[in-house]
Amino acid sequence: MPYFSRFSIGVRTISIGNTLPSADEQAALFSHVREAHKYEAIEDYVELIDDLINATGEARLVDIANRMGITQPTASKTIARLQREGYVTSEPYRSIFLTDKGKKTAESSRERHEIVYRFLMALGVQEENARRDSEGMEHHVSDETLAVFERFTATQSSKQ
Amino acid sequence: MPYFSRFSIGVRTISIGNTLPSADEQAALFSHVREAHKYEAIEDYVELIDDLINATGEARLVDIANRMGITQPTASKTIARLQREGYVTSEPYRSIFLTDKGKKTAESSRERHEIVYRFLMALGVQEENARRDSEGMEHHVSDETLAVFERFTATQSSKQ
DNA sequence: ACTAAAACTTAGCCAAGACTTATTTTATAC
DNA sequence: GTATAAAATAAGTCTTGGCTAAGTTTTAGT
Repeated sequence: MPYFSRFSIGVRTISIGNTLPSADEQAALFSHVREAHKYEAIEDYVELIDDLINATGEARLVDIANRMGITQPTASKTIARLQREGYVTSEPYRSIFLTDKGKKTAESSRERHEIVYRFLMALGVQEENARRDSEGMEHHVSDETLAVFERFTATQSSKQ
Repeated sequence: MPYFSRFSIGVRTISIGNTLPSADEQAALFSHVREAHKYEAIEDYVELIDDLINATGEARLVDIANRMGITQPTASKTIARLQREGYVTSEPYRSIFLTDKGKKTAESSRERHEIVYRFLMALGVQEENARRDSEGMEHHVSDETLAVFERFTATQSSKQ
């Protein structure tokens, strides 16, 4: 029994020629998304830490864990990684501080986040969904798209 | 030395009252995104498998791996999981087929993907970025936002 | 000042998703 | 029809990011 070869004269073979991107192009797309994934946790954490510091004066592990919806040990491990990678400093049993690198990341991350959020709102998406979607989308929007979003939002609000 | 208490009279405390969502609300947001993440791989795989079947007549592991930009063993493990979870069927050394569940997932996934892609194009984003961004965004767009995207695209194309 | 509660850490478990190296099976080409 | 190449699997490693249970340190309250 043949391996259902690509060159069989079965019915499906008719569809050869359906446009698929080249394997390399497509692989580059997926690699790009995977790359973005690596920074999602970092960005979410530093953004939250920055918010906590601004709103309450400090970033405590328990608050980070509660606001992320995870347990303290899980948060603790990620904070350790963030420290290893130079985004935060923290000493045992003390609260967490952002390094300059961490602050920069937090700021650009919040900026992206807000641009996406305001764009969705300007488009007419309900607040609840705008908040949910922007949280997921912010990590996957190129600079170009972000600029387009920003321009659109500006146009819309000037129309009011 | 105090633990830099929330109730200290330090400078930062002035900012108490900066609006943060409630911990529970924020946790729900992050949980939602984490939930979406769990389905990303599944959706990407079944969409690709469906594309391969339509374009070449079959979905071979080697092509899946090449197009995803990963090694065959990695693809193999994920296919095993997809099979465990009822999205595909496959026998050792044979190519991969979608179950009904897999086909449904592939179709709705491709539809979302295309809506997002066309929306970005309609907004004026360059094709390269539209392809990249839609690949990452498709998994984080609510039904409401998707509907808004679709309406916008329709409006734009009728303006041409 | 001491005790109880809260916060944090440590240790250990698990699954997903990436990798390499080696082996087995299938397909191809002569 | 057999040798070689290609495809798939197997085995083992690593990191991330989730968990629980148990222990330690700090904070808070009386």
